[in-house]
Order: sequence, then structure tokens, then C-alpha cells
Amino acid sequence: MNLITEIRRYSSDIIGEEQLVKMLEKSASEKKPLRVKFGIDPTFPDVHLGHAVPIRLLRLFQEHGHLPVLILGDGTARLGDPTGRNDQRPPLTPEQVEVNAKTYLVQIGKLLDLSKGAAEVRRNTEWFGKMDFFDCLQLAAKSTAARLLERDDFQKRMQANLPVHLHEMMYPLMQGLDSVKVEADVELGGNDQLFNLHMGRQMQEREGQRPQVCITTPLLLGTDGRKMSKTYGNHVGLNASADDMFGKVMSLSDEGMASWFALATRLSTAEIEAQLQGHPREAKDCLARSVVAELHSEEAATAASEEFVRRFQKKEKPSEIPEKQVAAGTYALPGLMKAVGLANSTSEARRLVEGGGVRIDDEVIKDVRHEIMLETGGSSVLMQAGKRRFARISAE
RNA sequence: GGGAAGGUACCUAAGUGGCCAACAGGGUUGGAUUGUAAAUCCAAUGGCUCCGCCUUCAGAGGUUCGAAUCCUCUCCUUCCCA
Repeated sequence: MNLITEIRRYSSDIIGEEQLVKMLEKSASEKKPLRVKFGIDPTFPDVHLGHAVPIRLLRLFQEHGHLPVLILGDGTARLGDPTGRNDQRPPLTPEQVEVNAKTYLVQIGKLLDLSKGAAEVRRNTEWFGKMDFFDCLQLAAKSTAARLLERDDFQKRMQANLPVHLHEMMYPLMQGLDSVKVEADVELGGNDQLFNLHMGRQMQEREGQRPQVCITTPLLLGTDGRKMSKTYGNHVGLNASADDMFGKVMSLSDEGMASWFALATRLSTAEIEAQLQGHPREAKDCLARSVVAELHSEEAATAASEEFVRRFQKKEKPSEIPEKQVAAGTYALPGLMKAVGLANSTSEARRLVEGGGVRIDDEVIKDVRHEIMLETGGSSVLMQAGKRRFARISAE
């Protein structure tokens, strides 16, 4: 299939589309790969499927012989992209950033070939680490306050009487400088990154480089239909276990399925159409399998699907239940739940019990004063909190 | 530098001396229903040795029998003027 057609599947905006077509042709005839930049800030430990959309597009370029230039924004992470935030995030230490950066490489490596020659991985402290204050001033001189304040989220915050800090305004400039430093031909990003991508284009032009083509990808929504974000708890992490990943995808709302099929799987448009015609449950099962298969394996996907049916459709026990051991003795139910990690506090445990969400050996217990006796060598107790949390408890 | 408005639980946001662990909505968590979807209904939502006790309303002091509410100082935010 034609690359440009495939690109469109994953993109919401292409700035310089004609230019891109020419670049692709020229690259093919000269056998010179395009440098395709994608930057990600290691601000938290997990990459999720939302981030994976541009990474998928990047892989598409890679499969067509172009060179992914992955920027780990270890410099920009110190500051944090203000996009879509109405508050600042706490600053990260270089150590935290480095830990995150390492996990990112592992996770991104599941989708992209990061081996030498196949991709270029850069950290932007490579250049930001060397800049002194006067260099920063020069960077600041590349744009104007009016231009930077055009940004949507700055506008909104100012209208809401929320702070907009000066360093936040530097963020787009930093991202733009990344493009200049790596001489990007194309830059990819989520569609909330449009402003930042534009900035790279402008700055390259000022530096006498050919301005990059900017491609933004649609936002993959979270399982509840809102923006996918860790703070909403509606994200699917790339390093989630197969079962967990499967379950989360199954909890996706029906409305979100079409977009998930398009953005989070490699199924063809025709296959997707066919799935969407069928029963939503079957379609979602196919979707969840595809996602798990790509990040784990086919076998894991099948196993996760079966496990899911067993647990939630047939309401059987999960095939693996965590074993917990406590000292022998008699326990009050809430305290024991806290001790084995089924509740965060005894008060929370009480609430669960009173709400009828706790079972011991398949029997609902509503009495918070219920006591459990555990003796060494005695039989274990199966405890269930809510629909999905189980523990088998025995005495040491 | 001058003036004004603010800082309440995960978020938004009431409360301006006792009836406040603190209204309401969102979120979250349990339960019912179900396709672990959506929608809907019910309940819970600081902690604990739980019919009672303990710690909370930016921070530190103070007034009072009693403060999230009054006073003083400090820290933080926004806006207006210079």
C-alpha cells in the first residue's frame, strides 16, 4: 500500500502535505531516508497506548525505509509540557527522569526497532545541558510573547485567572530547537502538539534549514471516552500484563471502538469494518486480542481472552489467585483485609463489607465484626473483595 | 511600590463562632442490572482499638467554654494601577 495513504489513517493534520509527497519521492529516488522525529518526555514511568499512536506512525515510516529519530526529552521533562494542563506539575529530579527514560526505551522497543542503524535515539540534554543563560536568552529571542501566548491552553488559563509561568512559555521553543538540532525532515506528535510542531518548523526556517513537515495523530481516547490520561485512570499501559490489558480494553465504551481499531491495531480497514458490523462484544474481543497480541504475543492474547470469559462471563475464579500468609491467630475481618492488601485502610475494608462486596469462601459476609481463625497447617481461606480482587490466605 | 480578591477533602465548590469530618456536583469504590460497554437505580467516600475516639478546612500563634469561621504574623496565587 501507498505510504501516504497509510499515513493518512494515522493522522489528523499534515502541515506541508505536498511538500511531504515530494520529499518521499525524492527520498526514494536518491535512496536517502527521511529523518522522522518524535519526541517524548520521560515525566512518568509508563507509556500508554495513547502515546503509541505516533509511535505506530513512526514505525510505518521505519518499515518504508526511513529513519526514526526518537528524542527522549530528558531536558524538557525537567520542565514539563504545559499542554492541556491547568496546573504545573512538580519538577522532576534528573534521577527520576533517567529512570523513566530507561523504561521508555524498553516500552517503545516493543513497537519500534530501536537497534543501531534502524533508529536514532537522542536525549535533548545533549544540547540543553550545555546552554548557559545567554544561550537561553538567544533562544527566547527567536519568538515573541504574542506568538507564544496564542497557545490555547495559555489563553484558557489566563482567562481563568490561573498562572502562566515564563518557563512554560519556553517549552515550545525547546521543542523547536530539538528539530533544528536533529535536522528533522518530518516531526510527528499527538494533535495537541500542533503548536509545538509548528514552532520547530519556524525555527528551522530561521536557521536556514528546510522546514519540517508536521504530522499530528488523532488522540486515542481513554477507556471511558475522556482523554487518555493516567490521572483519570483510563489508560492502558504498554507494559501492563496481558490480562490487565485485555480487561481494560474490554471496558472500553462502544463508541470508542472504531477509533481504537484504527489507531491501536494493525488490522486493515476492511477487517475493521467487518468487525464493527458484528456483535459489539465480539468486536471488542477481537480488538482486545489484537492489542495484546501486538504487545505480548498471540498466545498471551488467546489466554487472556479465555481467562476473561472464565472470570467475567462464567463468573468463575481466576486461574491464579495470589497467596497471602499471615501469622496464625484470630482476625477481625476488616483488619485482615488491610493486612493482605485487599483494602488500603480498615475503614475502607469496613465499607466494602457493609456494601456487600466481600466474600469469604464464596459466602457474602456483611458483618464487620466477623472473625476469621487461621491456624498453622490449617486450611486456607479464599477472600474476594469486589469483582476482581482475590486472595487466598493461610497462616504461616 | 500601591490597591483588590482568594487559598476548604481526589477535583469543582458551599459553609463566615456551636446543629461541621464539614452542603452540592463530578470522580472513585461497592451493590442491582448487563455484553466487566452505555444508560439507569441504591449505597459509601479522613483515620482508628468504630454505638465512641483521634486528626483535618495554606502555615504559625492568639481571642473564646467553643473557630474552617474572629484577630496577628508568615507563605502562596490571581487581577488592577504604577
